[in-house]
Amino acid sequence: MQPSRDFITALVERHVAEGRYTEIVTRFPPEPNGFLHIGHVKAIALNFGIAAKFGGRCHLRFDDTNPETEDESFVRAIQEDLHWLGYDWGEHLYFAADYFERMYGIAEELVRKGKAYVDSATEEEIREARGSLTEPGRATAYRDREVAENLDLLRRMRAGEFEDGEHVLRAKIDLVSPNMVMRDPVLYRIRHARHYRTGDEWCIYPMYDYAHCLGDAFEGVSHSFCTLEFENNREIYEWVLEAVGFEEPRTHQYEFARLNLDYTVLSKRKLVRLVREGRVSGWDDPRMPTVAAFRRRGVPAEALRSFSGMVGVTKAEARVDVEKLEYAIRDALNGVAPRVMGVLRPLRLIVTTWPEGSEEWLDAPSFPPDVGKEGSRKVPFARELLIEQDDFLVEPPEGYRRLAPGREVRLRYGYVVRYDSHDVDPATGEVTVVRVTHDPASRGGDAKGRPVAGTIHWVSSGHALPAELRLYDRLFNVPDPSDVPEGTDFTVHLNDESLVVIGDARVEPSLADAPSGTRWQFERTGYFWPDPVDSSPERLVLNRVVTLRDRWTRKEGTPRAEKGASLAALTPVGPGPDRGRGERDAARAHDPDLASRMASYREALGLGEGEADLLTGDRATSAFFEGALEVHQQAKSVAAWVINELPREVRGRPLTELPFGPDELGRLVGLVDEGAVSRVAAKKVLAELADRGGDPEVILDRMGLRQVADRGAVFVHVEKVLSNWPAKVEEYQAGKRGLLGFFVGQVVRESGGGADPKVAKAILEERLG
RNA sequence: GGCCCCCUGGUGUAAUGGCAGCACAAUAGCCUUUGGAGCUGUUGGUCCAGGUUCGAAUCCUGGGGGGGCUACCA
Repeated sequence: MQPSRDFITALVERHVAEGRYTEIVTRFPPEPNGFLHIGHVKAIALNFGIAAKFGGRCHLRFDDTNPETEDESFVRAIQEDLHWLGYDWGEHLYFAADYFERMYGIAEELVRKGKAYVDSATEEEIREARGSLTEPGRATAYRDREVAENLDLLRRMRAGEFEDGEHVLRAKIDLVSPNMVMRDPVLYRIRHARHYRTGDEWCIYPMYDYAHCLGDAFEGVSHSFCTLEFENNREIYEWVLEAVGFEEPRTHQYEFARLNLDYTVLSKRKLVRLVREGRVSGWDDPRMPTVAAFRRRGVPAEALRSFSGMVGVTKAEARVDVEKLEYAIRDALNGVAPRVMGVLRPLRLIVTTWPEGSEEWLDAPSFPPDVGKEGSRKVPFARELLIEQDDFLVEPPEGYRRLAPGREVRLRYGYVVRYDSHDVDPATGEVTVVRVTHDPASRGGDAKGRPVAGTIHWVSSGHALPAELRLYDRLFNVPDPSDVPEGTDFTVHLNDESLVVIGDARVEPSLADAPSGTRWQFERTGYFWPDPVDSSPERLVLNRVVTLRDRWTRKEGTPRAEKGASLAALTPVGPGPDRGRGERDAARAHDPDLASRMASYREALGLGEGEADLLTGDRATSAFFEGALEVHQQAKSVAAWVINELPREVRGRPLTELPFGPDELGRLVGLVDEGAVSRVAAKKVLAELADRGGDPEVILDRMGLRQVADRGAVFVHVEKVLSNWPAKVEEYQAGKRGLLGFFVGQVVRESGGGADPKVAKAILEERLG
């Protein structure tokens, strides 16, 4: 079984196999203006993962081209997060700012080549002249300046002779491009701002579309991965590198879908707002989806990494269930977190049969048997205990397996106790104390074979440590917080109960001796660890990392969240000219020759309208079709091959630049029609033609793909296949008819590609009954 | 005259044109001194319509739906 690969791994694998690059180099390019979040982790895992998988390297490059928002503190925080996540870039730490001089030199070069100009229109004018999604842009008054003037202006821009916004450097590309990004994008802007890294050395700063691709190229990056919203920017990425003259093999950009997580926001803009407006305590507030927050909350780095592996890499915009993240966290913690007992909302439990003032230290294993780890601690048992308020109900619902009047329950690692009586506060109606008797024979929790309703956790009232517990829940009430009613914003969905602080919880005394950084599992409630900022030996403050899975309260009816929409998957390298019907109609309207061909294809050749339409959308296609038709006069089948099979192999190349011509296609189709080659085999031949060209018949013989339609010969293969797959045969005969295709495929493979699948199928049907 | 990208169970994803699989969630049971963990089973899917093909999730066409793009942000 092949391990399944995402489309990016498959792409790089292909490049490696082709020997396209001498080394695989990726990069993670954060802008130092915010903290890393779980969405970045996906990109980080991808970039570092690809580099590691193919023995290459991954750079860390700060994309610091905007002095107004960036800051050294973010540079440090990002590196700290990355290291904590477990990634290392060795000496490959780079800053876009360090390339400013080189980038500027290239800008002058572009000006000299006439590929860039200084535009002195205002920002407003430029925007207006750029047109809109439906209107073409037009030139401003400065587009056709002389090279010398442009150069002079650019130098003076750099020298600081102008105010912010007086001029910009623009690429001279295409003002009517359907891709807005290509309408003469701004390359440099004047900004008299102090840069955290270059200080006051510069007053002009490059834009992303100019700086990013150059940074990649300077560093010898082979694969530049970014998220889907940069799809339109790929064209400018290529334009700049070509204009500058970077030659293959060089970097190219590939896009994948960013991560979206249920019940949270992952846009930097929104996260900044939460911090600025004090909705959270900071970037590392444990409710935030940032790496720093997960770390503070107690989530192990491993959980974040394994989560990234679970979500996959595709081009489909998707929103991942938070349950998946929670699963990854529990999965990482289950095997390593020692079990302890802690009571969140204490209720007094008096063991009336236990002597006053007496205590007993019981042995409690730190892990259940299935975890398979040694170790235990002592827990004190006494007359007055504390249990969870939820674990005693005067009127228990059906299926309740805890303490209730008349019932017995096991105190974990302690004794089986039987209900005796309880008191109620007449004012509030709340239970204030429960009295039970214990069975001395059940010491350690051994119920001696009698059925006990359930097992509950507890602490000794006199020995327990007080602790503040911080219970975190999802920050938002809805799966997609950015989906908001008109006139409001995502903050309306903030969950008021995302943080519940329990000031007076009680935990077993062993917590005082635990090594720092320990994550515990509070049995039956969840995973906790000391808050790294606020906890101290004098005052325990514990964060709940994640709850335990809880089938009981789930059953009680918390409705599962409904899901939002989704989207989706793969990037071919070259853009395929996608012509729609409208475009083909337009082509024919402008070219009477095409129009008359469409008519004659239908009348003289007997093709259907759809076929005739597809073949006459442009001259190259119709010429190709006719060329093939000259060699093999079967319009129907030639048309089918040109329409259905040719495009896949062409992959966006102009038909005139193929390593084979209509002649070869015509002969190939002829061979198919005369039965010399099966369709499957012919497709292989076509692929070979598209790759390297050649003579169809020669390829056919070389690859041993001559059709074997002889019944006897195919029969032999059928027998072989049937005896190779006895289990499949049984399944088929038990009714799994879908397997027929599998057998046909096997027979064709067994024959080396030559067997006629029609014949094979017929024989198989007979043989299998 | 907008351009580009995407659509597989509830969710996230796999499947050289040949057995629609995996994970999370759900559900039933087993096991259990955690209503945890684990184990076993079950439910449920190729957006629609045509076409090509012995055979289509996959190729072609049309339609439907979702997303991105009109910063001197990245």
